[in-house]
Amino acid sequence: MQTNPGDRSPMTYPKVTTDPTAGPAAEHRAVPSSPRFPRIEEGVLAYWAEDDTFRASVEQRDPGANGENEFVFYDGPPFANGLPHYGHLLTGYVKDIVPRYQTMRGKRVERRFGWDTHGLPAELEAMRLNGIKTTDEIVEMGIDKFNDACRASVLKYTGEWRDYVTRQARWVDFDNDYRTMNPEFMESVLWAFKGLFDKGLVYQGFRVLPYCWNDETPLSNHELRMDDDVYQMRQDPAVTVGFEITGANERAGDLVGAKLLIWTTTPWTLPSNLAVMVGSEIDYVVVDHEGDRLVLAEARLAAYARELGDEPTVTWRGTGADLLGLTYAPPFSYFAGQENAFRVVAADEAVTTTDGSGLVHSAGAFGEVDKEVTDREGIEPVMPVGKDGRFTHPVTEYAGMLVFDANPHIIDDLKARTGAVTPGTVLFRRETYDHSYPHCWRCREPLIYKGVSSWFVEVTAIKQRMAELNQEIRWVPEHIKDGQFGKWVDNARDWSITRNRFWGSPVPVWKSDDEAYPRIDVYGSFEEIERDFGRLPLNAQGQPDLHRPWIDDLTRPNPDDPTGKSTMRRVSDVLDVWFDSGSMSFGQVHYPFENAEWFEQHFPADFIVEYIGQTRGWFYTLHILATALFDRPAFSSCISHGIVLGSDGNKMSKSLRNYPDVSEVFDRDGADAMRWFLMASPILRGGNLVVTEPGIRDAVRQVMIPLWNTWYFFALYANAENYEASVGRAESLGSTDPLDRYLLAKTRQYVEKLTAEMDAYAIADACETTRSFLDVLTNWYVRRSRERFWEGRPEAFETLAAVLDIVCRVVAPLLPLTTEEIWRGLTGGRSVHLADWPDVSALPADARLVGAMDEVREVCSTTSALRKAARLRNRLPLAGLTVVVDDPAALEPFAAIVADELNVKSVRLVAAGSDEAAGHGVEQKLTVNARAAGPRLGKDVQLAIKGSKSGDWSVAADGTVTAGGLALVEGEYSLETHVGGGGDPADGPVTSRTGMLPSGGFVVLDTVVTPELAEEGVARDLVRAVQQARRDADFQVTDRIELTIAGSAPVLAAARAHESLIAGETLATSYTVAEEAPVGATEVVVGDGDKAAIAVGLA
RNA sequence: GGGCCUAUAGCUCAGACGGUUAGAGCACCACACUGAUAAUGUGGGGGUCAGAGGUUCAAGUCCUCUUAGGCCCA
Repeated sequence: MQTNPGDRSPMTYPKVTTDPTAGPAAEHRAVPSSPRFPRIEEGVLAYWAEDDTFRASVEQRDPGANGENEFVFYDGPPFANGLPHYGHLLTGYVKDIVPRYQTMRGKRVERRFGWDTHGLPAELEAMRLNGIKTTDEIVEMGIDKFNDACRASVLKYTGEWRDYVTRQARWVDFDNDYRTMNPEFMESVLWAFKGLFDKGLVYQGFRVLPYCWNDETPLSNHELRMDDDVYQMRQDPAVTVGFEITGANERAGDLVGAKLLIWTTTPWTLPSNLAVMVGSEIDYVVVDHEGDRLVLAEARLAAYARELGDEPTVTWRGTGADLLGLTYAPPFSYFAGQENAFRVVAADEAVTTTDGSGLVHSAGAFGEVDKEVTDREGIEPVMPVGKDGRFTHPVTEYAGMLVFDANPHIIDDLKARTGAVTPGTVLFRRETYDHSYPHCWRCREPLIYKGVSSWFVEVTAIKQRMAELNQEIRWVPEHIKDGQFGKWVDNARDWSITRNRFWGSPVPVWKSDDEAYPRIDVYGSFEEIERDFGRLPLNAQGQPDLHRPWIDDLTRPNPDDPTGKSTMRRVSDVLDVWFDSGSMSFGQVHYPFENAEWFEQHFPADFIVEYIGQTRGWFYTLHILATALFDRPAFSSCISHGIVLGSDGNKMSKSLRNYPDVSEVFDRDGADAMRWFLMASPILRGGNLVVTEPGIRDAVRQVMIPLWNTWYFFALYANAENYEASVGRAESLGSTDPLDRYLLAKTRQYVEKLTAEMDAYAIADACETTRSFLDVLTNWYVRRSRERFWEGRPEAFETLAAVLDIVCRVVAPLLPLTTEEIWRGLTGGRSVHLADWPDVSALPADARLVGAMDEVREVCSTTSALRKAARLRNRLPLAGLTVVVDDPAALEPFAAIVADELNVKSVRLVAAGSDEAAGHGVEQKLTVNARAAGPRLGKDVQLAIKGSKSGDWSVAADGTVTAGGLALVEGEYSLETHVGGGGDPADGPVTSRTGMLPSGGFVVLDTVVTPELAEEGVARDLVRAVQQARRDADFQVTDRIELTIAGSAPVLAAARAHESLIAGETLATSYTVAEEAPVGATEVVVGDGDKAAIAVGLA
């Protein structure tokens, strides 16, 4: 540093800072030109922690009467079985941005963190830690001890979560969090269950569900679609078995003794066979085979050519309908005599002829369709498989075997006709079959379909209403409403809500243990429980606790049993965790036991956000319970974002290391950079996102650095002038300078657009709008205004300060840490997040001004291209530029800006269509409108097009247009004014170049370089060289210097002729033009290769 | 296994109704500009529009098939 504090005024900006690198004391503080954003962020975070800014931001907003000034946000509870990943961070950023925005708009936005704590993942973790594998071992260990282990495991990562969430600058209340395992929350869950029960929407059933025999639990539909690995290829034995027909029907004639050929990939279900299903409209045949008559679908004959030959003898033809009612001998004798069983039944929805034999065996309890069919046919399903997936009584031959392990034994017995195989049953073919098969998302074991007892919410009864209420929800992106979510609701099935497990909210149902005296009691509160049982469920510490085993301890005599012998006992199931999270809206406030009035006012929530998969998870369960209990939607706006992918486009995977480490990104690029990267991406429009390090750094480069540099620029010159801007007062918006006026008008447009986008939850759009505004601010306004700041013009400081203030405030939700540091440095205020969203009605609304400036920028870029083409460097001044546009008057205020930007001595604005405009080599160009001419001319249109391009076209005196020898009619062509290039060298020296403007006008650049202009160009080069030398010498921008210039004759001439320009621009108080290069001079090349030497020193 | 979607520059994607030189951003190269900028401006290279057939005066766009990838459902 060359500064000497003694002879400088104390710096004004930054007024306050938390950046430890900015200097310890006020007089040494400076805005760093190349900030370390992560270090600044840590400073801001520490400041927030100390200042308690978050609490203040919530509490400074009045909730209003009945909380009508509150914006209600529901935080979807994560299950914290590991550290947060990008998906959590992404959702967290949105969960931060919307509440910050609404707070600035004046709303009170409470934000409570929530934890999803119950469920199988916690149980599995507890089992792993205790080295146990089965539910029997859990009971042996003691449910109380086991649940304590579950409780400990779900709280394990909460500290890390808090650290990550805090570091990402998400404001949320952790101290006042809700947990689904807290007694208050669970009491609300019980209330919800009872509410559904009382409305008749809960029933106990026997349903075939995907079932994990390893975890000993049925899985819900959501769990079956939990991830891509659920369905994996698996090889199973497939068998074709013949069942002997024992009873005829009228339509098929006498088929007794023939065999129904069925095909299955689950041989283990054959002992439980109860029926054979056919398609009533499918064609079937009976063919002879080695003395047997076999029934199968005609379309499947070819598939069995190996056994049957290419042209088997067909002795009967008919449809499935003809086969209905035939009876047969079951393949195994275990359930012989089962009522209504062992018949051919119709199941058109289930039977196809794409594989197998066209006949399907049905084991009611082991397939969803099977169950539907046996229910329809009045056949009681049988269940010879235990909860561990092993055979039980009466299937004694295979008892104790896992069903998959029993497959080969069953096949062997069928082949050998041993065991319980009935006479007449034949194994016709065995093969292996590769198919996509569901596996447990937790333990990855293959699932089976199995009938289990479960409680259900009758979603099918309310799905019509759910669909109606869905129409009231605003979805972002919009297509989710009638797409993924709407379709899911339309196809909703009843929701199995109970699990035969341990760690969860209890099913609050007590049943009589004697069927002779049936009774069911359902409880919806502690109070009701205490009333009937005389006490509350108490845990080992004596606290009220609804968890098992304490709740199971509550029993009482059955009031309906006059003998007094039977007892009311709780059903042992616990509720599905999705029932917990679906209860979050009321559970988090302990409704209806507390906050009833508040809840009524704040349901539905204004806003929720989660990833798209929650259309089947949390969004869905919230919607079910809201519809069933309140006949309202649970949320009015919902963002559902896409999935975060690793840098290789695949799912993020720890083992593949295909994504940047979260902590490293925080440390290197910062939380705001990651926030911007995620928020500006297509992921909020429903697309997926590939996380890459260059992408994150791009956010820094495109947005954070430009914003910061604008602030640095302001601070630099305001400090140099010791100028303090009056941010927030009306006079700060009063500048009459055209550029200032333009910026203020542009800012107004920007804020209006941004506000509309934020209101519509279009966060990615808001990022894009901001990015393009920052481009205008930094690469146009600041660049074009440098001189005025250099001159210390107050209105420039006022304008830039006012705009920086506004920009910081509106960008605050999108870059909360960076804007905080800038805004506080600019204003000295407590926090930008305590500020109000800016009211821009005081800013000029001037569309013509903004439009004119857009045209000015077009003029500049078109002319730059002309310079480039003519190889005329920008520092070489040119005599003049003529601009031909429709509305020259609108550009008039900016003529000086154009001249300065393009380094031309004069800018002439000419109206299009004037005589002068016509003199600039304007040509006409014919374009054939193929769309119009094509249908009339047919093939010939190609000739006309060719002619228009080659120049073979003309306009006759009467206006008739001919192209390629074909006359065109009005509308089939367009004649446009077109400006050619620089002219033909054969016509003499080129003196100008012409360029078209995208908006329709054109510019003509005078390209004649006179000796005077060349000399001034050299002088400008010298200025630039001196500036570079100053910078290389580490001088401050305000330092005065001693300057010596030497060099060739043209250099000396230019240096003498333009002394005042050079000395003035470079702050040289001593200026020497020398024949000989001084010692230590820097050699540079200027002009057209002239050598110069310059020496600088502090004055 | 069934249904839906996608395939365009090295990368990410635009390309209403078919209309004749297929665009943008990023990346790359050159030049320019630089008293805030790690920025910025101008120009350039880079495409058999997945492949094959077809309809049409005209196909990236419509039709058929093939291939590859994705999503949803079983």
